Order: sequence, then C-alpha cells, then structure tokens
Amino acid sequence: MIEERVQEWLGRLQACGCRLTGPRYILVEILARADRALNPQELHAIASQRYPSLGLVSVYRTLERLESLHLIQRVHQPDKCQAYIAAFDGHQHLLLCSQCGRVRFFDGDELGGLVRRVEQESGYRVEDHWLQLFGLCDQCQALQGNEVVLYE
Amino acid sequence: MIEERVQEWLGRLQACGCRLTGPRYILVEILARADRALNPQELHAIASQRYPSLGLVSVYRTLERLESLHLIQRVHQPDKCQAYIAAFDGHQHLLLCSQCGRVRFFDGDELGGLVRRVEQESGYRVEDHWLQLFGLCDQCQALQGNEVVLYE
DNA sequence: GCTTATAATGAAAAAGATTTTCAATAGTAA
DNA sequence: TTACTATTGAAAATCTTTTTCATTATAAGC
Ligand SMILES: [Mn+2]
Ligand SMILES: [Mn+2]
Ligand SMILES: [Zn+2]
Ligand SMILES: [Zn+2]
Repeated sequence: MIEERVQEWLGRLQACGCRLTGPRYILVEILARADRALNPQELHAIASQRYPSLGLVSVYRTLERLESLHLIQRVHQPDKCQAYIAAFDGHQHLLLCSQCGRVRFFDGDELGGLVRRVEQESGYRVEDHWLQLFGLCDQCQALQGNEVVLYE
Repeated sequence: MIEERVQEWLGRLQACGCRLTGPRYILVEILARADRALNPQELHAIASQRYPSLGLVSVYRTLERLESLHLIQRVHQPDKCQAYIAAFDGHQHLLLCSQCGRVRFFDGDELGGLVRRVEQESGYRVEDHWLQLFGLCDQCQALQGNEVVLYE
C-alpha cells in the first residue's frame, strides 16, 4: 500500500514531464513512507544516509514540486511550520502526537452548526477551516514520556 | 476600551520589572489596537513612521516579551506564520479574513463528540486543538474583492 | 534635582533558512 | 548513440532572526 503510493508518485512526476532521478527516488520513498511531518533539514539528513552527495537545495526543489502536485502538504505546528507529510485526498484534518510528531488524518468534523453561528455573529462569510488535534499517540502513552521513538 | 488595554499592557510590563521606553509605548499601542495579525517587518514599518530610529531588533525583542507575558499570541496562516495579535483570555478560536487579514475571536466550539470519536478510533489521547475559520469579513464582502483596506 | 545601577537600545556581526545562479551531469526520446 | 534539456550540487545571494557590544536612558534611592 505504501509501495503503491511510491509508484503512484513516481508516475505522477513522470506524467508531468519530470525525470526520475536518484535524488527524487530517495525523497519520494522517504516522504511516501513517513508517518510524521519532516522539514527540509530532517529530510536531507535522512536521505543523505542513502545518497550522501544529495544537496539540500534538491530537497527544497523536490518538496516544492511534490507540493505543487498536491502529493504532499505542509503541516503547521506550534514550534515548526515548514514540515511536510503525504497529502490526503479530500477534506481531512490532522491529529498530531505532540511527543513524537506522528501524524494521522481523520475526517467528519461536525462544524456546520458552529460555522453558521459564527457567520451570524460576525458577519463573515466562512469559506474554509483548519482543525488540528494534538495529543499523545498510543506508543507515547505507553512509554509515559520516558523515551521518544523518532523516525529511523 | 482599547486605551484600557494599552494601559493594562504597560502596567503589566512595569509590574515585571520592565522599563517603559519610547519603542515600547509605540509597539504596545500598535499591537493593542490592531485588528489583524502583524509580523515583525510590518510592525517595524508601521512603528517607524512615528519613531524613525526604531530598530527592527527592538521589535523582535518586544514581541518576545509580550508573548511571554501572554499579552499577544502568534497567528498561523497559510502564507505567514510569524504574525502576532492581541491575545484573548481563555480558550478561544480565530476567524480570519483571507482578503484583508482582519482577525476576530470566537468561542464555544462543539468538538467534544468529535474528539471522543477520534480518540476511540486512533488510540490517541487528545490534549489540545487548533481551530481556525477563514473567510471574508463584512467589509471585504461589500468591496467584492476590488480593493483591500489594510492597516494604516 | 542629582547620582547610580542596570535594563534597553540600535548598529553591526553572526547565524540560519531559503532562493538564485551557473556550469556540469544525466535522463529521455529519437 | 546522439541530442536535447531537465536536474543536479556548489557557491553566491538573499532574507530572517539572533547575538554581541558599546551607548543611552529609565527608575529607584538619596
Ligand atoms: Mn504555521
Ligand atoms: Mn476549542
Ligand atoms: Zn507519539
Ligand atoms: Zn476582510
């Protein structure tokens, strides 16, 4: 299933005239597999292990390309706002572990009533919303904050 | 009411041993009056009109001080994440005009049921949430996007 | 008021993050 | 293989934020 995602992303890249290069294989594979948001530096550090000559600038360029294809999306957190994770189709919200950074998507917010009430009270016309939940994932609850298991 | 806020902030600054200086008066006044989030550059540009010798570094320092006193809070937006607005007491959410940037607070989300459902499905323990609504304020609706009225 | 201690200031330098430039390289189609 | 050109990484440039430091100015004590 993750492998399919990797193949799909590579296909989407090729479909829009992009070439499949070493740096892109690595970066796509890491991003498509990641269960937490990675910023350019983290991504570069991880990818460099398998592709030592990788330049940070290629990481920036690949992130930009993948984001413009809506394959990844930016994740805002209190302390970092420049991290990316595989994007979900459709309208979804994020659930983030504030300990290890693990991210999950969920859907089905029940904001209709709230939005109508706020529109009435404020006079604004609401067109979009951000909803993110923060908490502890099951693993981090079990560890009780003693250790943190990070990616790789 | 806004004047009271200015006085309160100045009092809070003094109460914790800070000195009341020219740069601080100006910055507090602008931030306490602003109805949209301002980033360091914008704030510096506005404040410089009244205090030309103001250094950008004092803007950063004042923002840090006011934030640590919980008098202002950071506002995240799709394109800028380093802007600040007067903080609200208690748990509140933001409503932002995506045209002019005007910000309002609202309370009373109805997320209890959703949070419980997501906790069940995910195994996460949810501890906090971010909810922001984006839309068009009444003024920007009236202008139909022809003009944008910005601060000062 | 005058003196004094020291918090605050702005210029400059440093550090970090991101973007641009450019010559060399390598993927792709013919 | 060849030719075209997208992509690469190094280096430079640009922006943003933080640190350093000598100078200034607030506020407390007299
Ligand atoms: Mn953000
Ligand atoms: Mn809430
Ligand atoms: Zn976790
Ligand atoms: Zn507006």
